[in-house]
Amino acid sequence: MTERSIPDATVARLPLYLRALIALQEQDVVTVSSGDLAIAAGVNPAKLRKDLSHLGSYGTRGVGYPVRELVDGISTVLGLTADRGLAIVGLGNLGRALAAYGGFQERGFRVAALLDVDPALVGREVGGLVVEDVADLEQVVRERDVTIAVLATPAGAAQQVADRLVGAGVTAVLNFAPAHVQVPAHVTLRRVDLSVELQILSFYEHVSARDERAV
Amino acid sequence: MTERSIPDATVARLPLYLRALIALQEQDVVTVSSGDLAIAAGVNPAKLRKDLSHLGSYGTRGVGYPVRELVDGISTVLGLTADRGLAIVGLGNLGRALAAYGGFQERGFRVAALLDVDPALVGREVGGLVVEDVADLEQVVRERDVTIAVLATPAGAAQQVADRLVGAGVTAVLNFAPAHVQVPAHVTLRRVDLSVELQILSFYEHVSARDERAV
DNA sequence: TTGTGTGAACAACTTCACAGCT
DNA sequence: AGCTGTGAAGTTGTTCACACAA
Repeated sequence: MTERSIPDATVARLPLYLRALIALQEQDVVTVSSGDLAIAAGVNPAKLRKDLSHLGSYGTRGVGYPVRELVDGISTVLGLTADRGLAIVGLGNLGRALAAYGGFQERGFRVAALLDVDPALVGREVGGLVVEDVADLEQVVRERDVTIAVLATPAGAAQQVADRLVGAGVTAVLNFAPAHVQVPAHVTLRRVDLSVELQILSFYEHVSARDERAV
Repeated sequence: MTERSIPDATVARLPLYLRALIALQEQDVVTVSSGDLAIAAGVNPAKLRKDLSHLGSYGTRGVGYPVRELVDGISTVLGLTADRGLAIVGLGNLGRALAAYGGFQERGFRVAALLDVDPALVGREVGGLVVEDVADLEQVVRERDVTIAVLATPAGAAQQVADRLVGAGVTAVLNFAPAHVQVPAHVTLRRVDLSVELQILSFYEHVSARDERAV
């Protein structure tokens, strides 16, 4: 049976499995074992099997997993089969890179709007879309059925923009601004922070350098 | 005493505390309680106290934590006081945005080189630095003491570039390429994957939409 | 009296090891 | 004979609740 409530840690890995499976599908691989898929995705095979078991019973003992069906199954669980409208707010360096990135459309997200405050940016075309005035945020979100927002504003504006997005009906926010943003419980927030990642790396780099001296 | 081996989960949160503390410092706040700092960083106060206890004893019972000393303490633990040379490899949309971002220099990382294969990009200036040929990777890494690399190449080139970086002496890699990259155990790798983040968001958005219908 | 530091209970996640299906 | 699916054990992380220092 399809299981209720998939663990967070599993959800976070499903996209990795999906990517590996799509690569296999492109090579016309029909069936894959947990061992092989685990190597491709960079995880432990037992973990992979337990993760997939949360989606229901896809595998066949003694054989492995059917690639195409797993791709479909994971896509459905992640909600990638539905239309998902996405807005990017803030078109500074990072926002423009994200708008031009193309990986969003490729994975089934419809980039529905680019919004910024800066009059110098409004009207400019980025990645095939015209930047619109953030003053129209509420209208754009409602009219184009935007449910996911990418926040790429400066830190100072992040909370205020997030509040407006949530007020307009957005239920998922990907925050690139280096600031702590709060949202109501029914909204999902994820943070991507470049300097945080670098600082974490710095710690381990630093520690391993010390270890080397000690050895 | 300064404690050995800080838990991974704690290390991942130290940069958040550091950011909140620096904001407090700029407002001339001298002392902060775990409760207030926890709100600013968006975590539970007990977790914050346990995290900070791994750095040693900074707080004073009945008073709180001295902001300046904590900033110094966390910076030292994270290795931000040392010189850290950083190279960005791959100057497509994302790589250029990262190069222009400025947040790296601000947080004490020295952007030492920008590298790309594309002859059309080599020689161009991005964010105040000239893009160099990736053929010179090994030489650049050694001469400029690069220990951290930001991988922003296409997926297909990521593993090969990572191998060269590691071979040249890089010990920390931040991978933005949508591919699984393997590195030896002594090298730390972190992954930032935009479409993975969106797919995770999509899951929760999707699930909450179902819940609403059920209610 | 206030707010840290921490043992202890709890919860989540990972890994092992093997039963059982094909 | 091979590989999944999963109880059970092990590990890591979180939260509680309170002793104790200032």
